[in-house]
Amino acid sequence: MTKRPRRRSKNVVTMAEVANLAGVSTMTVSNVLNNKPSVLPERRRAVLEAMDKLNYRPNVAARALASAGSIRIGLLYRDVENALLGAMLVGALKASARFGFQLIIRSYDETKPLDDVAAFAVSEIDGLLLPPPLCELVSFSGISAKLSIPMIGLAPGTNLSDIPAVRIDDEVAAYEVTHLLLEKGHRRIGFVKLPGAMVGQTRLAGVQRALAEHGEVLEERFIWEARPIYEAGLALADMVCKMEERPTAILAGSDDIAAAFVNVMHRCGLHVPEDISIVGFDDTPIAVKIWPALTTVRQPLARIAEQATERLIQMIRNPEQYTNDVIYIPHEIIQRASVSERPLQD
Amino acid sequence: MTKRPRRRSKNVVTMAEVANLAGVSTMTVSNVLNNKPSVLPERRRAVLEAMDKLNYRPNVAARALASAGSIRIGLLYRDVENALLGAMLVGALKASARFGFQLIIRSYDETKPLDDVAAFAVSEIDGLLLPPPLCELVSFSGISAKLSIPMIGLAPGTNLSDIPAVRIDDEVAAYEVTHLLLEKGHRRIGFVKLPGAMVGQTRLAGVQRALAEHGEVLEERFIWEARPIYEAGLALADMVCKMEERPTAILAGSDDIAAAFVNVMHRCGLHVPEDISIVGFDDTPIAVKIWPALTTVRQPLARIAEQATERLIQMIRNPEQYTNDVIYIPHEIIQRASVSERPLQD
DNA sequence: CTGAAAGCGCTTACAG
DNA sequence: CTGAAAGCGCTTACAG
Repeated sequence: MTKRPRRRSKNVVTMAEVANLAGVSTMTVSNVLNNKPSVLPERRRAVLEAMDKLNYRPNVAARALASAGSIRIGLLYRDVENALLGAMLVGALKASARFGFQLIIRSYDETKPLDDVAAFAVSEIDGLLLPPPLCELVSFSGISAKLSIPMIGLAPGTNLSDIPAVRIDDEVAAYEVTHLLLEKGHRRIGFVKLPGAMVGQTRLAGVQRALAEHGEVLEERFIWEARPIYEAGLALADMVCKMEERPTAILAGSDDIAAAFVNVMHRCGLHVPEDISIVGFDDTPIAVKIWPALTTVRQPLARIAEQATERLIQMIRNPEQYTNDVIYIPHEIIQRASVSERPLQD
Repeated sequence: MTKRPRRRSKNVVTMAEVANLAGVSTMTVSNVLNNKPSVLPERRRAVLEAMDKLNYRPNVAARALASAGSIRIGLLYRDVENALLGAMLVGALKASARFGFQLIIRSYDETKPLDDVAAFAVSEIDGLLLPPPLCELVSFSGISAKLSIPMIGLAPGTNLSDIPAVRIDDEVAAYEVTHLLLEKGHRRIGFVKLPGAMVGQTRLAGVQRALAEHGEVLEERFIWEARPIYEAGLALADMVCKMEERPTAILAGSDDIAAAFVNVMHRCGLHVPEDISIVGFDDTPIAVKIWPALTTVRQPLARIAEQATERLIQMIRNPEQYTNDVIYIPHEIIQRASVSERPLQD
């Protein structure tokens, strides 16, 4: 009669139940969960199995309360409209839920990104996820050393000197796509660099490597620059449309730029891909909402974010063994209708 | 020597200190904090004063843990590519972080959405956020009563009979947009219903109400149906293009459908908006990535998700006073170039 | 390497 | 109306 029933909302699986099933103490479960190296491999396996079987999810509130800290991962985003934000959040959320961390998000002001990063870093969080182009901005500004929390870059266009990152290999992606174009017979290729972002340089190197293998070069006059937004693409495409001699294929820096090219080329009286082939980058939704649909490079952003979050959690837990490495995630070349089988004969 | 020092991260003010200063028990502080009516006015004042003096902030983690562990909110999504997912996650994340709840996400299989909802609901979560079209599917299937957790619909196209919801008023939005068209002189208006989704019916009512006020009617032959995706829009637009007599303005059911219309109308030799005006719905990114940019209706999804999450948390905490109400969030008519100043003179 | 015990800051259920 | 006690699910610090 001394027991007091307590409302228990649900069949929530607790650490005790996992411990029970695995035949260990809750301490050991906790150690496994926190990746403490001291646990014997066989026990660890048993615990992980039990967690899996029971579909165990750590209770963030309890963890936060008990550990008095280190449970918050921050993610800064610029804009809710961003087509890639959903995928990044999904990945980050999965990894943080798995480890019982809480994901805290905040938008930043494009006119003072670094200030916002600094303010966010000092006040409320234990680790920071940096999407592009923030990761590059932070890295180039050199403020990362002053920010005293671990951070990691998501899909930067190049390796960062002072911040670890998870990314696709842009150089290889550009190389492969260029190779595809060469195989289809294209020789005169146009390339759109992205300003500021290092991706421009990295991809450019890949394009040049592929061309060099075929004894070709990328002509200076076919290297342009545009911000990766539709409007900038429109302006550039307009200019290209008026050129006397054009490339037979164009590697746009983003799907938005590519979509703008497709649009302008039509208005210009050119057929895509018969007269000119267009390649995008990112495989965002617009890639299949225009005609012809874009051949493009897909970055698996959800996976990138998930891996980056896992890595960040490791860094938060073991600050000493924090190395500045890069994790590569495989990209995918998506072939659709915007690249012709053969180039225009000139 | 029996005391064990415990790391205490900061100079956090606890409830005990407030209770101490106010000369009451922690229980009373808690009661004041939770607005329990039973506390005597003078004590309440003393407690509030102490809280203020010490700058007391309740610890959300402790509160979540103590209040019986109801801390998980689930969100089901179909696809990482969804342009609206980012906004929904941002809103849901903000509200859940504020109350110390955890957001758990999971993707569902389009071929068996109801099974996935049921499985998710029974196993791991305390409340469920239902984005469209899931909220409508769940409501129409009638399974909500069997699912024993609170849930709420995000931006359904109509009020749901058995599930509370946060949404814009589609009828009014459709009314306002139609009104806009009427003001610009349009009389022959085409309308695209979305199949399955109730939005079709609800918006149709708004369109008809506006037309009726001008003594006009929506002609049967100008009411079509299409799924809210680009491809379906293409097929429908093709059909419309071949009609002998066309409306001067079309209310597409989504931006994707509208974008498809714009595309096909061009190929059809018609100018948008001079020959035909097109109105989208949702204000997704594609709205400004085509030419002309779409006049459309914006649903503030981040705000909708945030409000819905707050409401859901209330429902989880007070299951008894759970009413099936609807919270309306203001929408916004975004005027861009796809609607002409005046209709074609026929 | 492992686990029994204490404690994180709050709320619930109860007795007064 | 009020408060002493138990408990939420986890981690820390310690002893074995």
